[in-house]
Amino acid sequence: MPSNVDNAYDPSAVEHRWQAKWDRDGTNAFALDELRSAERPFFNLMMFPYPSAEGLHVGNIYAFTGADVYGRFKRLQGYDVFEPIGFDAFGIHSENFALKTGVHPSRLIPGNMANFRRQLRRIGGMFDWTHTVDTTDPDYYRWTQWIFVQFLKNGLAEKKEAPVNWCPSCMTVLANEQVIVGECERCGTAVEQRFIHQWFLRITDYADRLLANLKRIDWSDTTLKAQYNWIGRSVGAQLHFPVAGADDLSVEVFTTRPDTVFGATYVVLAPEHPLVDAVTSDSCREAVEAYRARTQAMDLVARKKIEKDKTGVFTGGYCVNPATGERVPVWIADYVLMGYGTGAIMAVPGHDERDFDFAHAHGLPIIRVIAAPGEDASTPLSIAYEYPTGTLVNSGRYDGVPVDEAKRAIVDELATEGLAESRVTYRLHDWCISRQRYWGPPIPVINCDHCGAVPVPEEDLPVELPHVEDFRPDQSGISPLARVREWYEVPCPSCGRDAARETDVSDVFLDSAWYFLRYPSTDFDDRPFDAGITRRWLPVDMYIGGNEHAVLHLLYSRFVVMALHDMGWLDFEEPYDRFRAHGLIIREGAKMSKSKGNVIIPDPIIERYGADTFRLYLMFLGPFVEGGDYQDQGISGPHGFLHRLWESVVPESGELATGDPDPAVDRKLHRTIHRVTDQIANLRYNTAIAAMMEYLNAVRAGGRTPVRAEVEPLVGMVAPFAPHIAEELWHRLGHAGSVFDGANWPECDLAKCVEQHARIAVQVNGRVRGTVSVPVGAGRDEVVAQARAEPNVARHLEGTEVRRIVHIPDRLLNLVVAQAVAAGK
RNA sequence: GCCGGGGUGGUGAAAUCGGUAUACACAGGGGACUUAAAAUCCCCCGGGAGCAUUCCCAUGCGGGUUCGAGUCCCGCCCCCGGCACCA
Repeated sequence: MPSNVDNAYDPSAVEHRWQAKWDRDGTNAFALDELRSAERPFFNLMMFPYPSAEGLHVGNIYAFTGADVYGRFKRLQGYDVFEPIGFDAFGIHSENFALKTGVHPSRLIPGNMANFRRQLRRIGGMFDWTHTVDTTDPDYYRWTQWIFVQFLKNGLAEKKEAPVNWCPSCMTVLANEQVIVGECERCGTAVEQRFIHQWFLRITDYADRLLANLKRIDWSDTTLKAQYNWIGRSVGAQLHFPVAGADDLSVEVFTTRPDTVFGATYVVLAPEHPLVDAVTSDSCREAVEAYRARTQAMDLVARKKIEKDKTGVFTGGYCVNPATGERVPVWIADYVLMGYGTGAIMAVPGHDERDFDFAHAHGLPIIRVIAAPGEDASTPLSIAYEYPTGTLVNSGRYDGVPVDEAKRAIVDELATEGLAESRVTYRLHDWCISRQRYWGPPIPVINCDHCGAVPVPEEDLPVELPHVEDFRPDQSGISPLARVREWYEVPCPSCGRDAARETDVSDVFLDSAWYFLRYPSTDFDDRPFDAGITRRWLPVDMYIGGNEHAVLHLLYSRFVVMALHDMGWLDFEEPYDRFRAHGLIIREGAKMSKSKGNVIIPDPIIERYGADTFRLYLMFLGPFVEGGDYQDQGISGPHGFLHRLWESVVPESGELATGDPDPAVDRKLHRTIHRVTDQIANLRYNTAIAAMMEYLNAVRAGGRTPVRAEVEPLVGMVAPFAPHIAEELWHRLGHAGSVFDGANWPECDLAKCVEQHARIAVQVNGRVRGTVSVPVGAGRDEVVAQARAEPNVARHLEGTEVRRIVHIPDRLLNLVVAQAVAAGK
């Protein structure tokens, strides 16, 4: 016999009861045989978090809730939804925090993870806690290392000396992606250049495929665009500019505009370019050296700040323009970057804004070689003409040839003389994975004087990260592991002689490039991913995460999967069929930040309103892919909705009535099911919730008491957003199991969605003058007759002649009339 | 500079195969119930005029197409992201 207390909605009690039950019953967990045999597998993935000491922030909760809503929705529709979560706990983030607080990361991380687990349970995520990953667990990073070894064996990993971004504050090398306009992404310190031997993964080998596949994956447009731009394919040619007076030397330039080569009046090398020494004349050497020193000392930030001034110095050397045969001076300038193309350009000041500015600043000749319609060879150039249209002028036998044709013809002709070839260049660089840090998986390589870089044999993996109490990096650029002699001194696996382990660790993005492959296979400790299970569950069906990883994580994981596919380990080459980037949450119109002190602390809100209300409110704020504005008072809306839902299903006085639903309410119900189903599928959660609110309002309108058939389907629809209350109400409706077991998503009966009558807006000359109610599907004449009978419509038709009738069935009638000239005047 | 996304009530936001602009919710006002409070329920709530039927104006600004434009086209302004000397 239920007491009054039992009949009041107590979110905290309900939520704890069901969370405990889910754990006890394994509601969300897959046993190995279930993973092997699931009939309608659906892999619902969300980006695993870095377990910070602060705990889950509202941004995490927003993202996870949005992903969880989708997963629960698919499950209610009868899919076997696998929804794992894990921890991305290696990396600079953890390490810097540990350095700041003085607590070793190996002691810090477990507590953080425990706290995250508690919070993730508390918000009611449908997580399979029997299949989680922790990237710092040797049982996980053993396979991260294994992947590196596969890359090495397949020629996709190589060590090379390269200019790298060095952060003097974090004392480490950064990937290009971690440098934000010349500053360290983490600490904002200006980045310097250093030359170090690094391990690179050859992602540029896959640039074309990574680009081509973008056409056939279902991802957010913004994310696709970001990847497209990041890969940055440009088609052009490599032209050879022989060095005057040195037959064997030639400056290679890359250009997308070979048609402008007749206008190339000088050549510019990046200051770091290897040919600078060779072309520099003795008289210019001092100035060149000074400029190079200045460039090197100048960090990238300073280099960008003076973007207007084009500085540079003449080397004293000359090249031969391959098209004109004339000598052109060779300069060095910092506006030419060593990291792109060949690190050298042919400067065409007439048709490139940067070259134009530089030529002006240094008195170099500017020649027009392209004429737009209405221009000719002598039309003055007040600015560079950069458009890729027009015809050639001042270009010898190519005069009058259109740009497109000239591009091909000139390259073809120069190619026959060995002075050019077509070429495609990418903005994308190979992926440097070496980190001179401590908190990461050691790169599994042993360096031997006789055998070179030897991969650690797979049976010896993992190469465990030794415990080092003082892991502070130092200025030497050598990893802290290089101070642990007893760890790195090992015999060469190949020849047995004394050798040394690689002392760099790998980039955190390698950890996260394959974690989704591991989730369903965590039951196996003898393989990274089981073939059969992987075939069943991957690729990921739906991936939801932040667009801040649009190019980093998402591109690297695509690359890793593509490479593993080519090696025969996987039978698919794209990891995520669908990806959706969620929006960001702001608060009261302002960005949240610790310094402003306006960060939302989730725990007290959950304490007060419950996780269901919090989830519902977050999803109600705005379209999930666009984010929303969290206004503190707004939460009472969704909170009241759940209360009313509870009271409608668990009436304070007596039992929930049975019997047939009211026909009008039933129509509304089926229309609501239709809308909600469609809107959740498209991640338009805010309007789905609004539709449910609207329906509940209709159910309770005028204080009416609903019957069971009117509210039971609503319990199913609200379940993705508010799973705990849904379980409780489902249970109280007399069902034995979880609402999430057994495809309980309500069915929409389309026949019931149809209304009997339509309200039609009646316009006269496009302005609404009244509405009429007609049977659905009523013909034009019938509608017109009714409309004319409407007093206000009739008034506006008075003294006029209807010239035209526009009838949109069941929606609108527009009577177009001639202006009434008779009346008045 | 380039590439995205967006400007709609007091506020968060609905409505984009062109067809009754402002759904849903917050805030605000009024009322019912109640000893009271909470909860619940009902009514009002873009601006202006009017007792009212009703009329005019309004989706960042200016034009255009159309019977009809928040939605399409042209030209601007502003805000938020991302990229940025990429040859």
